[in-house]
Amino acid sequence: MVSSNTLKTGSLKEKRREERTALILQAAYDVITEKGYYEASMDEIAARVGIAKGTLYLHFKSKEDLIFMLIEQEAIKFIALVDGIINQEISVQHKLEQILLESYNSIQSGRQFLLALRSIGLNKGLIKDKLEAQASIGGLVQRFTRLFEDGKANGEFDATVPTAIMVSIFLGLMELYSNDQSEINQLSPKKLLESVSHLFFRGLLAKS
Amino acid sequence: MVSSNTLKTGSLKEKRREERTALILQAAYDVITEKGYYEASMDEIAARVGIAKGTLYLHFKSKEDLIFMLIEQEAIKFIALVDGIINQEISVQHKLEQILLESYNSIQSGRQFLLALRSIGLNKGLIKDKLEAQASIGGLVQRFTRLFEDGKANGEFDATVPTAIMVSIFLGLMELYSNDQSEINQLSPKKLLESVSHLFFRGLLAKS
Amino acid sequence: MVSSNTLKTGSLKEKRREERTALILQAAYDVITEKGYYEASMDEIAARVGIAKGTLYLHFKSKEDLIFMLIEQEAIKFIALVDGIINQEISVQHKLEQILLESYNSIQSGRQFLLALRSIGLNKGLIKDKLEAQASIGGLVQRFTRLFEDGKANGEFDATVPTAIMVSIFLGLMELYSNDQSEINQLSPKKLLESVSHLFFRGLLAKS
Amino acid sequence: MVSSNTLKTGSLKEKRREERTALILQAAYDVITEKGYYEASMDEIAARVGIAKGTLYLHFKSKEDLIFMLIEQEAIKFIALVDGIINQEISVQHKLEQILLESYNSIQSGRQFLLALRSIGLNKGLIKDKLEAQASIGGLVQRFTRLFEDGKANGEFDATVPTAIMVSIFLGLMELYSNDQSEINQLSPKKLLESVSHLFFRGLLAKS
DNA sequence: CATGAATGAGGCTTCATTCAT
DNA sequence: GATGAATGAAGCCTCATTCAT
Repeated sequence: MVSSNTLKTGSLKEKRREERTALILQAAYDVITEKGYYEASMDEIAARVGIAKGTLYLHFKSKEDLIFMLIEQEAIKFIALVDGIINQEISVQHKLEQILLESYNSIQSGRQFLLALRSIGLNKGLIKDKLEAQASIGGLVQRFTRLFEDGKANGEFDATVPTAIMVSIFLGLMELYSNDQSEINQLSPKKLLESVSHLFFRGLLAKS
Repeated sequence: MVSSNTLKTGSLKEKRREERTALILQAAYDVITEKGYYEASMDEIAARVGIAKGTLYLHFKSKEDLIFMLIEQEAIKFIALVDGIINQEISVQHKLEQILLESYNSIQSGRQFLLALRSIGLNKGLIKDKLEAQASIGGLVQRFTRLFEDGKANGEFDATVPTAIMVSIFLGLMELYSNDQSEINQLSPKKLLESVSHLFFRGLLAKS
Repeated sequence: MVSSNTLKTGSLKEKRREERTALILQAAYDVITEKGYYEASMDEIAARVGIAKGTLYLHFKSKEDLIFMLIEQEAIKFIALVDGIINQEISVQHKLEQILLESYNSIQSGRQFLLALRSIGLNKGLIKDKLEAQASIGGLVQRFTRLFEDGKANGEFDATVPTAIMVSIFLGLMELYSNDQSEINQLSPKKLLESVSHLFFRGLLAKS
Repeated sequence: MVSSNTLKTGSLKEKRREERTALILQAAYDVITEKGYYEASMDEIAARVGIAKGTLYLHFKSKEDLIFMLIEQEAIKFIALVDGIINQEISVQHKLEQILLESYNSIQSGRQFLLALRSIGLNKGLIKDKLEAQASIGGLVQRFTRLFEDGKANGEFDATVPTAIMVSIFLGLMELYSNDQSEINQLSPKKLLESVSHLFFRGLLAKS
């Protein structure tokens, strides 16, 4: 009984802690998305969670740490999603389209963080030296690289275009929504995908 | 006498003032490009120009003002270049290719600022509320919009794709170089253009 | 029943409590000796004992309280040792020498706290207002004072020198080891005592 | 005229700056002497000078830097004084006595900082790693070492006592006043010196 | 009693901006 | 105009202490 109780208490505490961590990450996500990294203050993040400033530091050892955890978490989520798509038995083109669609969906629902990284204003130092060293980000680029190479190998894609360029452009396409300009934000993810996919795979030129 | 003197002095001063302003903008450009907006300090900008910090405020009323002037200036330069290209008697596709090439050239020579905006870390507030209200940026988007519409009208481009999407993707393509990832930074602008153009106009799919 | 139970439990608890208190004091001693008062954190002390931080406050009502208890304890231990020496039937000089030797021995074995007080970084406010009010410290000074006066009275010591000065210098001699400077830390306690004693009792001057 | 004016202005500014720096050092000296290093806040130091917190950082790049500059300054002053004494044509004993006297004088006038170092509560890390690396402190110990060796060489001092011990004890004697205990603070420097000197050079023992 | 998560005052430091010279 | 010393708001972070469990 006691041990069961103890066990339960342990789990409870752990659970509460994780919930708290999640709340902080969510609040950080919100503030950073709204204001960018530099103008997001630890004070405001704490206030938005409804906890004291010091409590943040029970979960993350610095502001930098917080954002990297946040990125990590989002990256992991997204990678899981990507892996689900990659493992389907469909054409590479179809896989890429699904990835774009998921991307647009999550951006629209306010849950796309990873690929909007540039828009949160991380400075070059941070983004280059540490961020890209993170396994998760590298893992994503790696997956895309492999996808495009598969596509080339199986004859789907034009093998004359360097894979790195394909990847770069693809990453850009994933972020389209987050460029808060223009009317495209009013399109549904599906509609957007349709056009983007068309452009990406068949090109801009009219068919003669 | 006095008035003539004043006038002459005025012109001289005005000239010197403008030179000074240009020097500041150049220094600001350099520092911000290196470190991003938030980590660029007025101190360092002043030091790099070789003037006192206070002097900056005789030319720009705030750090924000400085960066908007900078963006404005770069935008105007770039628009002039774009206009030169637009007015040529060539196909729209060719115009767009030239714009991309110029873009890659200027990025590589360290003189592409405007479109690397996201990479300097301006926060959303700044970028949305003020930046896009700037005539110059709007002017650029406007020109691109017109170009794509011309292309559609004259049958070059696929008319089923919304122009806004074309513009967004095109803006993304212009920034490719500044995403300091990957190997693409080692390609020459011309090589890069070749592939990008191929993708953009003809699509990724292999020709059957 | 209840009361008897309570009583028995009380004794046991009391014993455990005292053991716990001693463990805390030991840990505090270690940490403070290593890092000084201000850089010793309650966290680390608790961690070193293996208890929760909050538990410290069941034994001491504040960090200040903890250090004063610690000083008190060490002072009492040292006084006991001093009393043992004082009560021997030997010359005052010999008593003082033994005290110095014990002092050096305990410093070297890492168990000299009291007289290295200055080296742990207690600020003046703390040290003056509260510390010296402590009975134990006063007791020590008192004992030394009496020793020197005894020495004067029985003709061993030069009666023209004020006792307070003798005491002050003697306290300084006791701390020699803790001044982490110089080579003297490599001398054995006995060797050190030899020279110190020579200087203190016979002076620096060469005998003519 | 203009150049002379410019020059004067330059000197004036430099002068004002140095005055300001001196004021800060004085205030820091006071606060640190009163409260110790750890409880002296930059805020209070600034307030006592009557300047803004940020201004401190125009003169010292950190709190640590401030205290080391302070120590350095005091050490240099004291060394100059010591050198003046050393270069006189008197016995080593007399030189040491003068040094002690100056020490007591300056302690009493509230301007003895250097040798009361331990009493300001610098933690071990700071004091050992950086402080003793300072040329000035080392210079002082060096000078004392040489003095005692001179004394041994010329037959004044007992050559059987290790010089390092002599130096250590001598440093202790210099600090006597700052141990705010006891009645000895009420003695005049001269009176104090008399007894200390007697003890140090002739020893505690009564002459038979 | 024991715990340790939570608190929040307070410390250090930076930097855009101002203003007397 | 030019200067750069001075300002002070604001940010990040630590840590002694409390308190609900």
